[in-house]
Formats: sequence, C-alpha cells, structure tokens
Amino acid sequence: MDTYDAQTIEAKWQAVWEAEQAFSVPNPEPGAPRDPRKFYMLEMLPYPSGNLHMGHVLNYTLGDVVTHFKRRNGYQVLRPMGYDSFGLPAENAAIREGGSPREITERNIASISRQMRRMGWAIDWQREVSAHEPSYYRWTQWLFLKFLEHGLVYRKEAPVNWCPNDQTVLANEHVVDGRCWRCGAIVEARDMAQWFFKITAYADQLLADLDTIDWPERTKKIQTNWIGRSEGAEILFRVEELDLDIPVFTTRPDTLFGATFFVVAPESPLVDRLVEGTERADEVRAYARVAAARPTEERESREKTGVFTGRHATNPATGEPIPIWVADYVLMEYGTGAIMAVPAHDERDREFAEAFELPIVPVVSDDGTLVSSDRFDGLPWVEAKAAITEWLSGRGAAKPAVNFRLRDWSFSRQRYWGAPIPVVYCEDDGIVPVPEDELPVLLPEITDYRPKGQPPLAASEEFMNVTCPRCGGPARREADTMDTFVDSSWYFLRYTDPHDEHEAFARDLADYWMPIDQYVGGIDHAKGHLLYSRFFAKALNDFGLLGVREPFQRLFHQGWVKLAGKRMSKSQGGVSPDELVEQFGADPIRIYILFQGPADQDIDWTPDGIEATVRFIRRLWRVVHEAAERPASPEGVDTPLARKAHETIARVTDDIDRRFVFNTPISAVMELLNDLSKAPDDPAARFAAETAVSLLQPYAPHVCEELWGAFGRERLWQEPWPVADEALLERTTVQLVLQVNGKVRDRIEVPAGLPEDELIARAKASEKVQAHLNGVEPKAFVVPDKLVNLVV
RNA sequence: GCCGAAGUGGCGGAACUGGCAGACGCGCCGGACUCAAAAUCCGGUGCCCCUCGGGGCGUGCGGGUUCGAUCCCCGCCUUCGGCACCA
Repeated sequence: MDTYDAQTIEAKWQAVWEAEQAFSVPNPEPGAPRDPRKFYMLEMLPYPSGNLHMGHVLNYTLGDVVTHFKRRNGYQVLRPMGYDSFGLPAENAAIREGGSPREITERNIASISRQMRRMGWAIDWQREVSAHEPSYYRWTQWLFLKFLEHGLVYRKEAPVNWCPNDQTVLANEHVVDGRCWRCGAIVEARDMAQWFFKITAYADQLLADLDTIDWPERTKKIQTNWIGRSEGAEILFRVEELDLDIPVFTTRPDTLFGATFFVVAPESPLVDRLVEGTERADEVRAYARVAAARPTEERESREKTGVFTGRHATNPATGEPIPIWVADYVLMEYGTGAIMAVPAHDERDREFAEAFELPIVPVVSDDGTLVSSDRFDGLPWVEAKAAITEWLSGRGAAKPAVNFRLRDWSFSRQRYWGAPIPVVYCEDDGIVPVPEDELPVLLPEITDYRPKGQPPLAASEEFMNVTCPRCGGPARREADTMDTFVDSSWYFLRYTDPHDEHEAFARDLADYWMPIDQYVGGIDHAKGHLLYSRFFAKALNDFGLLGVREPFQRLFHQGWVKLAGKRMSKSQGGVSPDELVEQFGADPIRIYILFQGPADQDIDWTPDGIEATVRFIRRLWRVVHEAAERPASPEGVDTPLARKAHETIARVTDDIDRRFVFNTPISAVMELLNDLSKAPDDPAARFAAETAVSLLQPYAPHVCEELWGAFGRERLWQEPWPVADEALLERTTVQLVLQVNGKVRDRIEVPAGLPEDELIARAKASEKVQAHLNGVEPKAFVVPDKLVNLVV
C-alpha cells in the first residue's frame, strides 16, 4: 500500500468528476411531474474577490456535506454556483490600480473558480452564472421592467442616504450605526431623485409569511424588527382657523385625553401651511430649515429643540385647543410626520413638555385604568384603546391603523459597475422604459470610473444620447446603475434555467426546483438580501412568473471564522485556504473546519490541529488498508465492532439529517476507527472499515474515494448511504447506574428490559450501594435500562 | 433603554427529551521503538484530599422547583447580536 498523498489523490478524483460532470443534474423533460425527491441545496453566492477565505471554506464545505448526503440518500440534488460579480470593490480597484472592473472581475472569477474546484466541492458547474454578464443582467433589466409595469418600481425625489466616500446612495438596510456598511464613512442625508422598489407594499406579507418558513428564530426576529409593524389608530386633529384636518398615527389612542400639545416634523409640508402669513412665519421657517438640515447624529442626541407655530389644533376627545409646535424629534418618514404629544405617558413628549413648560396631564393611573378621561374613567387602558378609537370613528375623527417601520428599497447607484437601469428620459414623454426587445442595455466600456458629482455613465455621450422609443425624439439614458442586491434577489431562479436566451427562467423549471430546500449563508444578510429575495418571490408570484411566494424554505447560518476576534473577509490576508490546501490538501482542511465546533457558532481561527486532521486521515488510511486485507465480513455479523459500526451509522445519519450538526459525525467516525484499531481481528473489521470510509465520504470525498478502491469497489459518490441494522442497535445488556441520594455509587451490567422491581433488587444488592444506605429502607426512583436512584 | 442569543477542563467542544458531566480532538505527562530525534504506537490527564479502599467539590454568580438540574423557573453578572426620538 502507498502512503497517503493528498495532492495526487485529490488531483486524480477531481479530474474524474470534472470529466464526468459527476455533480451535474439535468433539468426535467417539459411537463414532467415534480420529483418528490428533488432537493435544491444552495449557499449564498460569493462576491468574486481574488481569493477564497476560510468563511467560504466553512460555508461551502458544509453545503457539500449536505449535498453528498442527500445525493447518496436518493435525492436529485441541484447545487449550483455563481458570482455576485457587479459591485464597488472591483470598480474601486480599477480606479486605484488601473485596468477595468470587467478585467479585474473576470480575472478574479477565474481565480476563485479554480480554488473552488481545488476544494473538490460537488457543484453543478454547468449552471454557473455571473451577474455582470450581459446574458444575466439582460434579465435583471427585464425584471426591473416587470416591476415598473406593475407599479412596484418608482422614481422619486426623497431624502436618501449618501455615502460621501463611495459617492453613491445606500439602501437603509446598508447603513449600519449611521455608517456605510462597506467603507465605514459617516452617511449623509441628501435629497435626490432616486429609484425605489415598493417593498413596503409587501410589509404585511413579509411579516406574516415568516410563520410559514423554517428559519432560525433570531433571523425572523431581525426581519420582524426591521419591518416594525405597529398597531394603533389614525386620529384627526382639526385646525379650525385653517379648516384643516391633520392626521396623526398613535399606538396609544387610550391616552388621547392626555394629549396636551401637537408636534409637526420640520420637513413636513404642513409647516408652511400652518405659519403662512403669520408673524411667526420667519422664525418657524428658520427653525425648520436648520433642523431639517441637521446631521442625523446630531438630531439623535436627545436634546429637545422646537418652536411654537402660534396655531392650535383641537383635541378631538376633550374639544380643547392645544398648541402646535414644530420639533425635530418628530420624524417625517414615520407615520404622518405629525404627532399628538402625551407628556404624561411618553418619555420624549415629557422631556419636550418639561423643556418648554407645557402642561402634563396623567390619564392612566398606576393600576392601569383611565382617569381624567370623561366617560372612559375606570376602563383598563388596554380596553380603552379600541373603545376610544371606536367612539371617535363614529364622528369620523379616527380609524384603526397599522404602521410599518420598513421603508421602500432605494436601489439606484451613482456608480459604474452595475446593471444599467433600462429607462430613458424624453422631454415630451418623461420616463420611458426601454422596450424588452432592445435589452440588454449594455454597460459601455469607459475608461474613467471616478465618480465626479455625477455617475460615471453620465460622461459617456455615446451611451447617454438615444432616441425616445415612444416618440423618436431626443432622449437621455438613465445614468444610474442598479444595486447589486437586485442581481442577487433572483439568481437562484436563473440557476434553474441558466442558458435560456428567451426568458429570465422558464416558469415550469423554476417551479420544478423551487423553493430552495436548504439555504446556507451569513446572518449579516438577514435584513438585506434575505428580505429583498422574499419580496422578489412574492412580486414574481403576483406577476404570474413564479409558483412560490417564499424562496428559501429552510435557512441555516454558518458562524463567522474569526481571526483575532475579527470576522474574516476577502479584504483580510493572513489565512489563505489556497496555501493551506497546497500544504495539507483539501480533505484535511474540509474536515478541520467542520470539526472545530457547531457550524452555526463562530470559530476563532487557529491552524493548530490541522496536522491532527492529517494524522487522523493517515491513521484511517493505514487501518483501512489493513482491514481491506481481511475477508469480507459475513452479512449480519454480530460482534461488538459490528454493533459499534451500526451505531455510528445511526449517529452520523441523525446528526446530518435531523440535527444538522457537522462536528459530531467526525467524532463518531473517530470513535469507530479507535475501536477498529483495537480489534483488528474482529470478523466485522472489514465492515467497520468500509463503514468508516463511507460515512466520512461527504467530508473527505477524495481520500474516501481512494480508500473505497482498496476494497475493490468504486464510485463511492454514487453508493447508497449506509443504513443501520435496527436489530444490531438493540442492546442485550445495559449498564445500570446506581445512585444513592442522587450520587453515583456503582455501575452494574444487567440484561436489558428487566422490570423495575428486579432493577431495584439488584441495586440494593450492590455492596457499594449498601455502604451508603446505612441499613435504612430507601425510596426508589427507576429509569428502566438506565438508572436506579435510592433515596434515604 | 427595549428585544434576543450565549457562558461547561489548560484549549476547541460533547452530553439530542430532567437521569453517569467532560465523548472526540488539541495540548500536556509517562512509556515502547530509535545511537538519537522526528514520525508512529501504548497508557494517563476536571480540581482538591487520601490511610490508594475511596472521599469531597465542580457546567458564569445567587436563589428555587425536583428523588435527581449544564438542561426548567426567578434574580443578577459578562459577552455577542438586533432595534432605538418609530409616536
């Protein structure tokens, strides 16, 4: 037998898999019924920086174990791969180092693709897609047009998040603690005309349908918080002098009798109407202008500022006039941009009232019932919410209302390396969509990618100047490009029909494979990609293009691989999987990264112990070759080693399939190997060795394939997953734990299935137990076949 | 501030449904092989005490429920994450 040589073995089997396209799965014939054993396995696609990092290795190895496991259990597994290849890093690299984003991206794809193949992952490479290729973004543009057609895309002048460093607008989802998620620069508020997806139209469904999917609770919680549904009432406050009814949203209509003043956001168009022609107009407008322009951070410092407008509104409950103020603690984006202030029961209103000496009237007593609320006095506040809303609705002054925190998704970017937005601006016809048959709107090759106050595309006259598809007159193209999160909101659908030149994807193919049965990726995408994709699925379903309303049936988040406490990412050097693979081989790295701990927990990277994994494989190699010299184990052989092997099959299967844990199966195989090496003469030795190799195959497919050959067998990747023999899992004798007062005093071997009396009798017979009973007659607690606790 | 998750040997972790805490691996200690070392193999390894039979303590801290708690309940500490002037 040769010694274990990772490089040779891995090259050999990777060539075989490549030549056979061993992990490609064909699409069904048209009209074929859906195979109940179809399994769509997907990990989030990588951004193609030049190199894999250990986080990728964990993510895709985990997916690989599931892929092999499901394949060998008879599933038809779709497991594709692609590249999220538009985006800022390549563009910034081009600016910094020269070259074009396209060259850089394509070089990176070639590199990362080679590294992925070198890891031996079981991917259907025939379905590879890249977001930056016209054959892909043509359909991203087409989908944009569908959304536009259905009124789910619009362009609007609005305050948006501007990253001064990256020179582009950001979605709310990508502002983290007031900073750009990518570069960390402090984000500024700017009024700009931008393109939005109307994701808020689906707020209710995005929330409600969380109940229908098998996702981690914490992820559902993040989305729930982000969507931020509040139930309450919309109440009208009348400004008699102006014959104006101003609506406010409140979650506490029960406190209406305590509303002693009224506040309008500085950005609100109401400000002008309220003060127009009054002597306070200048002062109020000046405040509003300054307040609206204050940077977000400063605005969030809770120092209350504001100014009285001189106007009054009527509290519809009390009929009393209350003063209307303008203050920046009221946000234009939420609710109606105006509030009723109840200083007795709202902390912010209280601070404001104290600062400006406004009246504070408590209307809910300590026991939770209403006071100073006229006919509602004594009513519990929870009941009063509906009662007061109903009372006012009789007069047309209120109605039940729901409000969401979620904002529409701003997705236009003022940068180059993205899919052009397929519309033109015509002087006569306004915004005109590019006709479908003129797609794709190709991203032109330019040489200067630097943003200079306008998007780089705006400088390309050739690109910008077009004729209006509607009137034939002169028109200008949209110069903004799409957020890369648009690309990744539908890539999983393209995989089902990756080469289609006539449509984004055939509905029957998407419906055949969707939903994704198991999705794996980082929790950092909880409120971004994972929310956008859900929105896309629902919208496409409404357009009649897709059968499902939820794209990801089951979701798992792998933990972070950290280096000195920091998340590893493409931007960090330090640990290169490429070098590790060269030094140790792919199999040891694959086993090592999964053996570190539960895959959903963070890992502090240390290379200590990779050698141990190599040692484990060498030991497996040696023990298996020794066992392969022995005669085949008789069918159904019943020895301790045979039982251990069946027990290992049961454990590994349950761990991967039901528990979705990937570290303990490795331990289980190690235990089996330990037992095997201690009992090389056991008649089940060969069976135990075959079992160990077979069970480890999803983790270390190359060396296991090679070792399978030592048994004179081949194509382990196609071999059915082993099944444990139930009869051999049952124990004839069991170890009975004997406790006195809850402390273990003895362990004895007894036949399985003894009745409780007999177990108690045997427990009392133990000398070690008697020594602690002191002759007292104990009370007994029995767990059959496991434990007897005697209490004195 | 509100909401959520986690905390187990020197280290990574195991213990799945309230029933033997520490599987498996790293590290460390001892032994075999060797002129020697590496590699490999064998044995030991939670802490403390011990008359070598064993005994006590132990899963962040303090309480509780239970015959029995790493697991359930209450309070606290620490770390991490989400939301945050959201009416």
